[in-house]
Amino acid sequence: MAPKPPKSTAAAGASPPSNGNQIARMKDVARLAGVTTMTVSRALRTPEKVSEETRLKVEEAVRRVGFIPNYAARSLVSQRSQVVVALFPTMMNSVFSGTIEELSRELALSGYHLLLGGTDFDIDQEEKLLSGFIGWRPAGIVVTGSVHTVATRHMLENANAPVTELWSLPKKPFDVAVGFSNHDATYQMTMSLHSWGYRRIGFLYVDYPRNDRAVDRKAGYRAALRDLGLTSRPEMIVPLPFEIEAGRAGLRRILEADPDADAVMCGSDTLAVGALMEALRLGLRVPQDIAISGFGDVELARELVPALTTVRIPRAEIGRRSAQIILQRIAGTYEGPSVVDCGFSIIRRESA
Amino acid sequence: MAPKPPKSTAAAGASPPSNGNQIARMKDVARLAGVTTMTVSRALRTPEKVSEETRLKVEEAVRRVGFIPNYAARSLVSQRSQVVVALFPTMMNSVFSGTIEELSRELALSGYHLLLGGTDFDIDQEEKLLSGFIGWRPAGIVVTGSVHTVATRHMLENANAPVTELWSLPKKPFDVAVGFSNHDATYQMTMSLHSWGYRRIGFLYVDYPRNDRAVDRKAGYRAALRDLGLTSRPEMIVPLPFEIEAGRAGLRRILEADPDADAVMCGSDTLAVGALMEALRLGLRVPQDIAISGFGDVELARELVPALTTVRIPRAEIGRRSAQIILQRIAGTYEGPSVVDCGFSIIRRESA
DNA sequence: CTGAAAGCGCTTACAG
DNA sequence: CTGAAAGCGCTTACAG
Repeated sequence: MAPKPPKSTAAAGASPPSNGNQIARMKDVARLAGVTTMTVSRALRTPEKVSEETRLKVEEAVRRVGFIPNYAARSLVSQRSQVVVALFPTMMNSVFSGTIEELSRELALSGYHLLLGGTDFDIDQEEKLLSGFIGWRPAGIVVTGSVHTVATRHMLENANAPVTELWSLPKKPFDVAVGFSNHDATYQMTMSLHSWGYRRIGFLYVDYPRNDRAVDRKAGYRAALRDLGLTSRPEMIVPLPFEIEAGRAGLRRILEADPDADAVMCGSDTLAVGALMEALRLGLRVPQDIAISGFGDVELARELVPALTTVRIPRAEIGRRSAQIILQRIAGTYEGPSVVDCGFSIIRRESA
Repeated sequence: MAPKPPKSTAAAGASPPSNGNQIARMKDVARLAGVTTMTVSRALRTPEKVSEETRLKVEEAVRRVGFIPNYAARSLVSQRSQVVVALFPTMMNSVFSGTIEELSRELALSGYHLLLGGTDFDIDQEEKLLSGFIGWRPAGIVVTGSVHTVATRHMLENANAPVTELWSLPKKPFDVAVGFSNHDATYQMTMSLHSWGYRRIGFLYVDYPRNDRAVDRKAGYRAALRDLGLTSRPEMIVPLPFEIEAGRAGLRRILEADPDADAVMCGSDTLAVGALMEALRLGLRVPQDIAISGFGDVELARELVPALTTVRIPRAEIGRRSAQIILQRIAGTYEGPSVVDCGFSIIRRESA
């Protein structure tokens, strides 16, 4: 690896833009085709409004110079950008990336590009990211959850763009919300565990300040215990960071709090993987000695040995619906509800 | 969930932009502060060139109207955008997301935003995505691997922006490459497995057409067997898609090809997780009955039971270095080599 | 079906 | 330290 000098930024010939600048502009295409820029613009955007002959000349010229329109100029003059901003707690985890991929795919079909940000579960970070992105004058904005800072709400109000809030079902959505009931999901999983014979159920969940999903999931667990006539001990409810490792520590915490615990419900598959692995390390049989359930149903959940019992979230559907709603709101054709419940389901596998 | 009509896109008051448009422009700030737009621009970008008094007036006005500059206008006039395009095979897998996060973080510190695309390991898809993104006139471009279509190379040449190719060490990098030797990594892992006593080693790898990493990893495996005086049977080299499930099928294929196989080296942690789980399902002890190794060292690798022996790739470092090189190339200050080797290491854990 | 004019919201020289 | 002028690369009315 000889430290040879880096190549110059300047393109090495090959392109024939008529001016000093390397990148072809619409003007260059127009000159080559012997028409004006409006005609080029029309040939590209509304080819049916241009004669066959002109269209062919323009297409040939576009090909010759490798012309791709400048989006900055386009959004400036047309007063609408092709950008949709999407903010998720993290892009790293499979649970969100399934939604992101669908969102991105669906928006791309209509020519919109996704500007992604990871908030690390921090609404101050969300505010910071949004203020950085808002300068793109996004055509739509996607955020996770329904709790935001005052400044974030101000920016969302003034952005003049449709907003979707994902992953929960707020009472008062900012604009349109697409999600599922976090409360009902943990409520039903707790009930399911009970119906399968488990009685001493601990709860591990991902906790960050001002996180509505965490609050709802914890409330669902508590409500179920109450309805079952069981008392919920605070030590059996363990807030944790969003890491596999944390799930391992969480399992130990539960076993310390109650050596006879027979089930650990996790508010995230990530924690469940950690809890499951720690159980195996401790020589416990799952589910005979301790049952474990997750939340999310990521690809890994069904592949583990034992396979993970979990809450299935329609991740792809949330992304797709969110994209469709954004597009329809831009077009002014959305007629659906302001809260879209995509539901969830309890998936029983081997671990409980 | 009553299907109530969606709220109007128009912001509900609260913002005082002087015209019909809801979003404040620099002109609105200028009027409020009693100066011209250039002074506002200067107060924002080069505050030291403006009087204390003016600066305070402008800052107050900016706050009052919630002004955020329009990036489209800014990039159009300054002839440089704040966008960096990055194309990865997939954004879903932890192996890439570690790099993406670092890249994003490092670029954000300098005010650049990342426009991300997932190519699904398909260089035609890469071409399509790039042609969609190039209209943003990116200030830098990051791609994975060193094999691209002719049209992609043309676009990269004419983009007038620094380009980094990640994840391999090409002989002739397009501009600057940041990666590691895929060949040497599988070569050394094969050698390591041999030194630990394994003799009948199969190889599972992620294969997509025209993928340089796959070719190099396979070549490394073959070279090691040759140097060890072992023959490599074609049935022991199994190309697979990039899924956990595929790793399970792969393990079975190896055991069919050689019932006495004692190790399976995987060209990806994703495949290794599948192979490991399938081995456990079949009642095999890992590593006593069959050893398994991965590639990537994702978070999950060290948490599994048994913990996964694997090749550690400096994922975050690749992202960081790549961002730094892009920034230095933009500034014209990069002096490093055109191929940056970030290395790798063999991590021995329980599975081999 | 095609073009001349105006302008989107900023920043970059250049004056003063 | 501040401003008048020009213009980035397109698209949107409006003529013809």
